[in-house]
Amino acid sequence: MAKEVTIKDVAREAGVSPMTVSRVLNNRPDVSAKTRKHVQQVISHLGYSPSEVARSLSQGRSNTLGVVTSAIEYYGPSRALVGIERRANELGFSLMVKLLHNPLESRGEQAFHELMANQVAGVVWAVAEMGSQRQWLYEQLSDLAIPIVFINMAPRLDTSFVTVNNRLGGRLATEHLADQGYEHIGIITGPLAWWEARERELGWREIQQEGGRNDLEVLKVEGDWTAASGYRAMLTLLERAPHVDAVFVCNDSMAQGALQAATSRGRSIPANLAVVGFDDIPESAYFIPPLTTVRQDLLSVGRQAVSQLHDQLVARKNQENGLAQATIVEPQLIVRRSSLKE
Amino acid sequence: MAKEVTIKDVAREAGVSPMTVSRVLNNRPDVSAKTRKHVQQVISHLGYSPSEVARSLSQGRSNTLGVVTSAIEYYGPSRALVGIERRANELGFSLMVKLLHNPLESRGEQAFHELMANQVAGVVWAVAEMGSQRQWLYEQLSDLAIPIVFINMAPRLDTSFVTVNNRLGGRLATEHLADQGYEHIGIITGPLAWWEARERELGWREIQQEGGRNDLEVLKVEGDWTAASGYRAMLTLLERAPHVDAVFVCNDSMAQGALQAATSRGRSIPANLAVVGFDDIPESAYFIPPLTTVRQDLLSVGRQAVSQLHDQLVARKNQENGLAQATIVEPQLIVRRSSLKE
DNA sequence: CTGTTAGCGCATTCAA
DNA sequence: TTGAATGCGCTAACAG
Repeated sequence: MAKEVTIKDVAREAGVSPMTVSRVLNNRPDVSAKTRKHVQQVISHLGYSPSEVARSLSQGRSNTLGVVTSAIEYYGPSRALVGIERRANELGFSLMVKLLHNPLESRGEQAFHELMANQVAGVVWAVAEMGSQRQWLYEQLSDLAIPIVFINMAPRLDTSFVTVNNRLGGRLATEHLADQGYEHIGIITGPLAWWEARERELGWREIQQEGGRNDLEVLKVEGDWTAASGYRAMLTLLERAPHVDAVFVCNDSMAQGALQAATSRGRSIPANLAVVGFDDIPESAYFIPPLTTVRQDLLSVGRQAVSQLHDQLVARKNQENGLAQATIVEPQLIVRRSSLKE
Repeated sequence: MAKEVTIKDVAREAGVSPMTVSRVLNNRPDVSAKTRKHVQQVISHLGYSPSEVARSLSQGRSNTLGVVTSAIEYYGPSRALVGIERRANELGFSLMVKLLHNPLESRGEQAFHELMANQVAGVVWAVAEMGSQRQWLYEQLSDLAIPIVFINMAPRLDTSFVTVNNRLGGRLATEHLADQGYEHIGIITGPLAWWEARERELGWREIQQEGGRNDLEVLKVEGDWTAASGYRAMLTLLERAPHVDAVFVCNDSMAQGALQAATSRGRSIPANLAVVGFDDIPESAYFIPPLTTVRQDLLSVGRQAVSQLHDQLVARKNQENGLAQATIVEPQLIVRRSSLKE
């Protein structure tokens, strides 16, 4: 419970002014090597570490980044958060995290302001894009004091973002099925309010149309990302379109439910029904049968977002105007047994 | 990019002193209703929100809680984090989150100091207990300036903690199998360096011994929580102890791998092998077959941890000495088809 | 009930 | 290369 050591204590002990200690702390060049070394010794001897709070106040900017995200109990979002934290840690940033229970709720705005009140240096916005619920954010984007990077949202030219090419993912999955000769490829989509879900569906639709398929609506059922919804959706699909011979399920959790549903209806996978998922969660290789799926590297997405934030911060410090950067991460098809024609 | 509104701006605009504004902000009683109302109007008119940083500096304490955790890509830890965030949000706290990539690594100490440098009001330590790697923490525990609550670690009398009764969970799972007449109940454990893993194993062992079973070692294989390890462990177990007729797999991910392995070796579940998992991840109801498992309410655990932290903070403010609190959350057996004798 | 003074710990600006 | 003065935005302690 001993009182915290401050810069003054170090200064007194080292026989210099607080200012000199500050210079050493910030690796300023204008300190003699000798003084620097001495001060450093005193610092480690006293176990001093500077108050980030005082530093933030006097600089008007902290070493903390804000993160707004949601649904971290799912594999994807949690991986992105891990990527964000790792890169932030490498760059010396701490993280203040806000979780939205529901991407639509207006707490997003409140969360954002709380981050601002804490002087965060920048923000990573990793909440699923749904409709136009973020209009308020876009509106103030241009005269925002801090940089912000968006993850997995509909790209906008004037913003920095990192996103997975979900449309390509949908194409890869569907093309893989079409190439093997499957003729009636159904889809179990994510909640279509989500931009990501719509993009994956679009990929499926494009391949179908390029192959001259019509009458797609009967082959499409909407889920909500959960295994339970995948189960129900598969039952619906089998009933509505018994001729379906392959299904692209838009995430692995739903695919798990879908596999159980299909199996329970006497469809053996892949003999009587091919299935492809999306995400490549670690468990998907152990589904029965092992699941063909689309891998997206969300860890990289998170890391990249923080790197971009850092770039913008550096640019601003140098008075340059950090242009909006965009990164698009390509997904990759992982072929396992669930989709293979025997 | 307009300059931020400060308390002075509000004071000037309202024709009062900054101190009065401060009183209104903090809901102090000693302000006339009329002044209060007027100041509040000016505040919302100017869109003022106080700087948390300045507040933290002047009070020597922030409205931020620190969280140190790891492995949030797994269901359990991420649920706990969600619980922590929700309760923190309810109580008006922000969260600074540090993730350890590996519970053993020493970055834990660094992370802790970073939190201290940011003046966090308290810390939730939610890193899996492994060996004695946290000796340094325990040593300074007594004269720590801030309260700390531990999640899912070996209880200590002098610390506040919230933990799931993992041993009971192991007992419930094993007892359920024994009650149905299974005679050779194997176990696939988590990594035994983890306290939680050892506790679950202990529950299994106790029931076995109470039932007069010996020769347990041949029935026990260690995994690492992943589906891949569950797969391998099940193969090992079936080879080493072909007489095994039931298995307690210590988490659901491993159970998924184990199901696939057993199925691939011609064991039909549950007819030729009963399986019980642990966690009740949402997908487990959609395994093939649906998985009997032990549900642990990690959301509550997280919430409770923050509540305890809050209690300690209040106690300290009132000069009371906040006694260490302990909460033990009881797990619950969820019976599904994978364990039912037909 | 309200205002004044002072200081939290650090970094910026200017002077030496 | 170093130091002194000043202020970041807020609140505790005291005065009125």
